Amino acid sequence: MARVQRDGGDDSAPTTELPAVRGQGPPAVNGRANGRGAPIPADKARVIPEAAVARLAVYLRVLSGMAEQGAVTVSSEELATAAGVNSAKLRKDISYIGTYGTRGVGYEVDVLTSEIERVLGLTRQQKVAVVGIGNLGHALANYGGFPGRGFPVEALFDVDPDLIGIPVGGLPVNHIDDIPDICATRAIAIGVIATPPTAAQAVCDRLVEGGVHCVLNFAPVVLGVPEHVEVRKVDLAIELQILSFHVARNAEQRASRRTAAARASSNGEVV
Amino acid sequence: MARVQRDGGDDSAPTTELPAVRGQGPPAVNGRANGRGAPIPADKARVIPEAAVARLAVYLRVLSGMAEQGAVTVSSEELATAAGVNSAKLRKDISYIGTYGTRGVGYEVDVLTSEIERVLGLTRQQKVAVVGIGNLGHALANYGGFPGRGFPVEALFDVDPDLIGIPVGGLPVNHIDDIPDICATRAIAIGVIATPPTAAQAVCDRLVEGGVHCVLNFAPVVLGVPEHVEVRKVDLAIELQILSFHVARNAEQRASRRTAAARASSNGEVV
DNA sequence: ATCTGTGAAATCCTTCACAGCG
DNA sequence: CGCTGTGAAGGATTTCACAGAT
Repeated sequence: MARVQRDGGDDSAPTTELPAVRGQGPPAVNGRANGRGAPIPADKARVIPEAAVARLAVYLRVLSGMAEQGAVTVSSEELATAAGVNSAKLRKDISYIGTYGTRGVGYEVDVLTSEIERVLGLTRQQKVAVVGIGNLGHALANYGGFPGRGFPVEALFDVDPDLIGIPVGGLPVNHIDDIPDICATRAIAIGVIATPPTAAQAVCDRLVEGGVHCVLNFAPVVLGVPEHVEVRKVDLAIELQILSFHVARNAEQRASRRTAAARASSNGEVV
Repeated sequence: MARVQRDGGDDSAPTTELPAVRGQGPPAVNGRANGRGAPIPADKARVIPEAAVARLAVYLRVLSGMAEQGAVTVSSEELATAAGVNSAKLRKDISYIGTYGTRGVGYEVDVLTSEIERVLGLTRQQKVAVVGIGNLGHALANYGGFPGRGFPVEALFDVDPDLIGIPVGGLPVNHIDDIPDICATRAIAIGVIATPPTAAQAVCDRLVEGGVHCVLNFAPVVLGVPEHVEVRKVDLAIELQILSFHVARNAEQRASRRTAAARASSNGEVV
């Protein structure tokens, strides 16, 4: 693992530092809001746009599929197509993490894979706890080792007394009152909330109490958390509503196009 | 329902047209790629940024919670706080759909609710089909009427012969070969893919064949679709990996801060 | 000749800050 | 006086297009 040196070693930082993201701090109520008085030293480079991080994870998956099929190198064009983005964006995304390509050739699949894994912090295991063992929680718990290894589920919680002690996917369910203790002792890194919306905030508070810094929230509520805690939301209803918007928009578009076409002439295009 | 006229009717378009989103077309391989030769007429206004659409759905939920508690009006500040955004952004988002507030007062909860519902196309029902009745599919099917009504699940599909005919959440499971027929006859608007990744593309193709224009994809693959089809992705592994990135970044930050602190002096700050 | 890496331009989104209505 | 609606400024992200490496 431990890289010795950057390939096209251009600037400083020989250490194995991990990059930061930009635009992360809270909106900053007004004016300067950075602890010290300094005008933000920040190493300038070495920040990865939040949007790029999400895509790097996609590239990683595409790469693993390619590796399985025996690919050794891949061009930005191929990888981009497979990932559903354009190649300029892909190259820029990759450039945020270093320069691992060979001009005229492309990227080595395994090099790129391990570099993305390094940046995403996938070299160490992140322990996961799932709270709320209903339909969804069951589905999540049964993933066993979570998607693509690296995210072992190490604790389950629910309120329902009938569930406590029952093993789901090989792990016994604990009561949510034990969240702080168990998360702390098992060093849980990521809490997944799959409870009804009314319970979500209380559960979240206990996770934070137990030292969890990252939360994946499936409950349809906006969680309040201290600023060092990172929350990501997966919201089915909102996804459907966004799709609904597009249905409506398209229907409208088609309708007005039809009107326009009818006005212009009776043309038998198929489109 | 049918609005008679915009409140602060400033520009044209007295019809009940629905807005479009910006930046929607595919990346366009290179150069001009819009069907006709026109330099994109586009009505200029009346486009809602994609990012705003997602937030409007959030506001909608927060509003319904407020309505339940008997609130009649709400200020941009209150609504914004409850939705976890800042008030300027909220006001701008709302301004994309019209001007429904009262200066010095705020917004009427029910007016705003129904206007957002209108824009999101929630006034008509969007029929949903769920494909892949495994753990996740079960969870989805059992939502019964999908989140917040408006999205009735009207068809279920799987390959497993043991499942065909079995009712799940009140609906019998059909074979995936019947997707095109059934989706067409039942006028399914949205297809939800909860299959293993290997099956996802084939399922998606059949949904499209059945006239489905919107797909919500839970399978960890990038789907290829004709350009009139809208796909949204919910990807557990990627969400976890993004969180993992933040864990790694924070750990790194803490480490370097510790180093810096140690270097500067043995200071007993808490932070 | 090909394909990466990247400044610079273009586009999209957010935040500021204030005019103006009630 | 309070609060919305919105130009304009400021950031962030995407795309262009080309210099430079192999």
